[in-house]
Amino acid sequence: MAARDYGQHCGVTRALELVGERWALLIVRDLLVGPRRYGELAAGLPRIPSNVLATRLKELQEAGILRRAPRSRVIVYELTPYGRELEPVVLAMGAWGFRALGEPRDEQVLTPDALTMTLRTTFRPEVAAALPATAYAARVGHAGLLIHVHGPSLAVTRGDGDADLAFTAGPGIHRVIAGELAPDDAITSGAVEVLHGRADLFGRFAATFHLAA
Amino acid sequence: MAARDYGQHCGVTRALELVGERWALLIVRDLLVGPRRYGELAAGLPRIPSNVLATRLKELQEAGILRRAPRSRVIVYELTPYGRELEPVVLAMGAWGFRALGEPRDEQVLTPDALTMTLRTTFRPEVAAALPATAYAARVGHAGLLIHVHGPSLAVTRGDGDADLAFTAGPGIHRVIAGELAPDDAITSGAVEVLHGRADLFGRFAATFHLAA
DNA sequence: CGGCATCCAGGTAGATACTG
DNA sequence: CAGTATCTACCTGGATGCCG
Repeated sequence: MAARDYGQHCGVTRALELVGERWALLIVRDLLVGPRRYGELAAGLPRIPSNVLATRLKELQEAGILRRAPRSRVIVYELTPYGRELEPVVLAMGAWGFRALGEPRDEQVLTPDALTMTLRTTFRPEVAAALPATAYAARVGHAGLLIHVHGPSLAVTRGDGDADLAFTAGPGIHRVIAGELAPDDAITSGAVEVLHGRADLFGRFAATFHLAA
Repeated sequence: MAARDYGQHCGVTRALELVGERWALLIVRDLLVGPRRYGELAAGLPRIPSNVLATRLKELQEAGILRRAPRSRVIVYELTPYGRELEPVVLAMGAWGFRALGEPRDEQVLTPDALTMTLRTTFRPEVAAALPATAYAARVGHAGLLIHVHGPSLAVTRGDGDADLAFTAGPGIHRVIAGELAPDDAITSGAVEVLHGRADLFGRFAATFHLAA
C-alpha cells in the first residue's frame, strides 16, 4: 500500500491508512451506489486525474475494499463485503459535511451518485412511513434518477421511468434538503424545475429528505 | 483553507475538504477525549512534523472545528460544538479500521487518547448494564487511564487512582478486544500484565469491550 | 474508445534546525 | 514549551501517449 502509515496501532489510523488518501473515499462513495466501470468512476469524479484513479483502484483492491469483476467483456469495480461496511463512515461524513455546504459555486457539480448518497443520508424513514408511497424522477445532468419511497424504505436507481413528480436536481436542491429554501420558493425561483407530474408533491419530497443545519 | 477542493457540491466532499488532510482527523480524535495543549497533541501523534501540526491546527480553527482557548497562562485546543459532532465519523472509522488491524508491529505505539477512543468505540453498554460497576486502571506508556464502567455508561479519564483491577495496556490489548486472544491467555502470555487487583476481572473487561472481526 | 502508463510541474509532507 | 523556518523528497494534478 502506498499510504505511509501513522505508526500507531489504532482503528482510526488504520482506516486512514486504507482510505485516507485523497479521492479514495469518494471512489467508495460512488461504489456504494453500485458497481461502476472505470469510465463511470472517472465521470463521477470529474477532477480526478486518470493516473490517480488507476492508482487508487489498485490500492483499494490490494486493501480488500474493492475488486475488479469482469462482466461480459467489460470490467466493473465493485465493493467487497468489507468495503461495503464503509457505508456508515461515508454516511456519517456526508451528514457532517452536508451542514458545512455553503452556497453552491458555479464550478461545483452534482453527480448522480453523490446525490444518491445524499438522499440516503438525509432520508427520514419515520417521516416517509406516514406518507403515501411516492415515486420521484430527478434529472441530474444527463442522467436520470428514480427515487422510490415506499413506507420507511428508500430505493434510488439510475434511469428514467414513471414517476409522480419529475424535476431537475441541481446543486440548489441541497438548500431545500437543508431547510434553507422552502420547496415552493425553490420552484418559483427556478432552483428546481418541475418537468412534469404533480408539483405539489415537491413539498413531500422536502419533508422526506431533510437534514437541518 | 489549504485543502484543494473536489469541485463537487456534496457532503462527503465537503467533509473531506475540511478534515481529509493527512493527520487532521487524528487531531480531532485526540481532542474528542478532551482539550489538549500543543505539546500534548504532539506527544499523542509522535510522527507528526511540528510544522504540519501547526498548519493543521490553523486550518481546523479556520474551518470552525476547533478553537485556541487560553487557560490560565497556557493555550489549549478544544473542539467547537461543530467539531465535536465529528465523533460519529471518528467512531465509525475506528470501528471499521479496528477490524483491519493486523498484528501490532514493533514500531507501532498505543497512545492514551487512541486507547480511550477505542474503548468508546468498542464499549458494549448492553453487556455492561448486566455487570457490576467496575473500575479498571490501565497503564499505557507513562500515562494512566481510569476506566469506570457503571451500568450502561462509560467514563475514561486520565490519571491514576483506585481500581478493582490495574493492568498494563500495550497494543496487544487490541487482540483481546478483537476476540483473537482470550483474556486468560493474554495474561499468561504476558501480552497484558496485571499490576494489582483482581486478575479475574480481566475477563469482565474483555466482555465489556469487544468488537469482533 | 475504455483502461490505463508515462512524463513533468507544482505543492504538500517529512525531517530538522531554529526562535520567542 | 509553543511554535516558525528551511530544505528535500514524495505525492498529486494535469497533459499526453499507448494498447487491446
